[in-house]
Amino acid sequence: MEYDYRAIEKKWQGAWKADDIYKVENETFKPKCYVLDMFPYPSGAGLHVGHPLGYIASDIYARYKRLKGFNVLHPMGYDSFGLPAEQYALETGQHPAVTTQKNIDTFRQQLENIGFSFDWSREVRTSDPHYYKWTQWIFLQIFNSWYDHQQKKARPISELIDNFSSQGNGIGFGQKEIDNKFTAEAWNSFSEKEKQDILMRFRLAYSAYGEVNWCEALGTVLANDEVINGVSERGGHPVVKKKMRQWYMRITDYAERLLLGLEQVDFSEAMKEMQRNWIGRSEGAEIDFEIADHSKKLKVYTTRPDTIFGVDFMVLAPEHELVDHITSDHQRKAVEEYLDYVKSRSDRERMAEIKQITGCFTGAYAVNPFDGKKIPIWIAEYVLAGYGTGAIMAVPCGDQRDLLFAKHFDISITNIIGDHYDGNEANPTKEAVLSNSDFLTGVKMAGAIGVVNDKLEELGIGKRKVNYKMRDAGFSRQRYWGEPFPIFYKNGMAFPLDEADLPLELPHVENYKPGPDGQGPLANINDWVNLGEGVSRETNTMPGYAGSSWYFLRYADPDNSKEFASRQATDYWNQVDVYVGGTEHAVGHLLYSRMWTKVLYDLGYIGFDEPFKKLVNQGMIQGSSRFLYRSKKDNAFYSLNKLEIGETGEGFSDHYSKLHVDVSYVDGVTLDLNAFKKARAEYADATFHLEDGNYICAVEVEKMSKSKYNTVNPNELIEKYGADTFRMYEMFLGPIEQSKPWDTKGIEGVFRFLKKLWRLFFDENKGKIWTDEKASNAELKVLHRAIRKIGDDTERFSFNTGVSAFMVCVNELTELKCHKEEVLEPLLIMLSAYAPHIAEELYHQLGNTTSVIKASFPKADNQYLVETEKEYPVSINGKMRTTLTMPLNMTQGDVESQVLSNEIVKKWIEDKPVKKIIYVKGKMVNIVV
RNA sequence: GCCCGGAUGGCGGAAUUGGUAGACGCGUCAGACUCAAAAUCUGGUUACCGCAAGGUAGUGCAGGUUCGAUUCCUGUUCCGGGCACCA
Repeated sequence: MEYDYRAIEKKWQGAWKADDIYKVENETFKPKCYVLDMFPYPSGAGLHVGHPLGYIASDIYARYKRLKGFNVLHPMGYDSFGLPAEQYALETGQHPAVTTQKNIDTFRQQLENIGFSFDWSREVRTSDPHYYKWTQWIFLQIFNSWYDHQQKKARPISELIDNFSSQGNGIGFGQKEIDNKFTAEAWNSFSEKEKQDILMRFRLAYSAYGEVNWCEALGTVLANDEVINGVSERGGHPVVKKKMRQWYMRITDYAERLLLGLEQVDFSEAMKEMQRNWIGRSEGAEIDFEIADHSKKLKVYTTRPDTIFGVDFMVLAPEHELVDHITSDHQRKAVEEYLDYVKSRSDRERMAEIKQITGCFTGAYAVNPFDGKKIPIWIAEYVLAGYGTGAIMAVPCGDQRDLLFAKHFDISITNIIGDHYDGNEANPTKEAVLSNSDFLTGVKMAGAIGVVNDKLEELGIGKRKVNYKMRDAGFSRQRYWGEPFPIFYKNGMAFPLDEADLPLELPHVENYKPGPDGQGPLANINDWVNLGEGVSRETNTMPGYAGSSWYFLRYADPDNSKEFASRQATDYWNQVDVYVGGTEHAVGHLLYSRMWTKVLYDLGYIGFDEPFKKLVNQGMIQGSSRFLYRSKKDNAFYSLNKLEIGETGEGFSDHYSKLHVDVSYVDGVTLDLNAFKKARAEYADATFHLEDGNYICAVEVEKMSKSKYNTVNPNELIEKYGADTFRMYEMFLGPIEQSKPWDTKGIEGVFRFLKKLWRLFFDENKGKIWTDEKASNAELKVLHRAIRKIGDDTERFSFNTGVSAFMVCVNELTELKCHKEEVLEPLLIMLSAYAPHIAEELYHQLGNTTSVIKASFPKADNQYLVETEKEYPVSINGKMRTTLTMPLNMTQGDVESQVLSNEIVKKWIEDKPVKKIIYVKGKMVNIVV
């Protein structure tokens, strides 16, 4: 009987499905474990070998935990709203729901081939009205909340209204400061519109008129993390700043908690660092400077108040509100010209020409509060309106940008750090002792920061301030294929839809073209938008991250029609114990979902405020591309070492073109000429310049993609080797978190391992060869070592060494000719986490009638692991010399007598005095002479 | 520029706490079986010297701590990832 993986896998996949074996109940008597994959966007492209890597890892872990007695939630779903389906709809007129469904079907079929243990009865789709009803509902909860900075939590907006109407917006309540103060009487006399406008400044989901990242090609705005180097993340289209009314998530209010929460979760240090950088916390001070001959003050933000006597000029962002007010008549023309110039420049140009120094003097002067020095006020685009106060105090000797600016515009430079400044390069040190600094002269900078801060606060002209780089997240998209906002407008005010009217379903549209004035397609449907009597709907839709910010909660209770999930269900399943996915969501999805979780926690809907306890980032599987060189003169291909001009040589690209060749035509680096010639007629009669009879291709590691002809399809590998081999090989490639190029070569080794395992059970001639005889100690020792190693490795996500441990175990059993059921059955149970099909088949062959999936992970028994005697390596001065058999539980004295009686050691030591004998953790004896 | 990772045979990688570096797999070499091939099995495979036993060197590079360092410390080079006018 041969290892017929095709029949086995088909048989068991069918049986498992028929038995609903992966269906999981919200039980409470077993300990729970929640193992989650980042759900995919169902694109039409199909899977390549890189996609299932994380799914296989999480599946192994989920199966392992099940064997360990946990009630494991391991669901899968689809992030099915999004741009590609809509763009496809624009081109073909096909409804996005149709293409999405088709893609999901393909996706599901490919996943099932691999034998995952998902509980499909809990599948969620963000584009399903039963799901997005609750996305809309949560949006309304966020809309109806504000952030209390005293209690550091979200609270219902109604409590803020109560406070306003009883006490105004005085201090003492945790609302943040806004510039217009009002009393309770004033509040009560405000018009509805005035009240709503004020409340909008507190809501955690709010609409505001602001600069957004507008992408003309995509016809929509993008969140900050969706813009990379001034172009869109998706498609690489140019992005410009545009003023529009938009919805936002007030994620900045959660900046502090998002930062602190990182301490409690088990994410990689790199991931935490990325989030910290994105949040960008900095400690500093806001300082008010008087402006000569003006009543208004200039507020700047600095992290280095200690350098206040080194301030040689001020810089405002061109958009700063004071610019118009303070510009002198003499400078007005120059300033206006400069502002026109700034407006004409796109973000992209600004970034490309980052070194270019531009700016303009306003003609106004600020006054140093300590020594009364007059400081010229400039405007320049290197100061950003959106950060701090949009104005800085420039200290050329300590900040390189300020220095370059000062030199470019010939502003005199004050040196306050003595030798630390060399006149060429600014030095941002905190170690220097201050000079030219009035009362700070002679004080070390690091200490001076506190001194200045105290003085500023004492004089009431400044205060300590923490700033964050992170901005509020844009939440509107001018698209069709997303969640409609449950919002309508009346008299210019936004109102929430009644909960009973949810879900607000996407209406059908004739086409998917954008609406007028940069609005989304929904704006074209008059009937839907206009509700009569001046009431109209919001025509934007929510961004992709809306549905993905809470889906992990829905899996706990996916069919609930009364709540997004019952409190009982979310209390039971609680946090995701292990979340597996790529690093690309570091600052997007992971921050948004952390924020939503915190809001829901604050409002009392769930009992935890970090969604993911542990995060595992699987590395990217890169493609290994192969290239051919074709002469540009004639139809001739040159093998890598037959090129007449080397790749780096002059005129190379005039002589040759370098073409991607489909990796399926290449074995290693050798081109399969026959297959290649057959592929296209133009190749059939080409000439080939070979080396040693072969065509050798060039190799490069690139991203895996169809256009580079370097994709490898899992279905083909499964067809050739089976799903179990495929699963184990993907894990065997290397550490799960590491990126690595795909190489199919080694898969044979894993395939051989499974065939070898099979032969422990079946012999070609004799058939069944296992027996129920008692296993020898040697055999049990092999088994129990494997149990411990595989258990440990699986627990800590070290699946590559886990696979190796199986190989070692089977090799050793083969050597021992061990066919004992007593040993083989526990091995199969462990293997079922990695290679479920073959494990299930052999488990049944052994006579079991229940599924191996429901078995228990074996326990390692110490009596087979602990030896009473052990071979110790003995070294002299750290150099390995010999081994010595000694009892395991020996004391230091035993070591000495044993060691000294050893003939080989005696010879080595000769007459030298023994200074020390070191006995190390049962592993080694070292003699120091 | 700043912040994180990483560097180990021909290749992917292992070494869980400072304790026999190179597990496991690929590739390769030799052998067995076979008319032959495939499949399978056995053995070798870090380099150098040696028939062998064995010896010497060896985890990017230069130092240090230690009886002992892939592991800890200092400096340095290269590679990968992230951020990038954030005051």
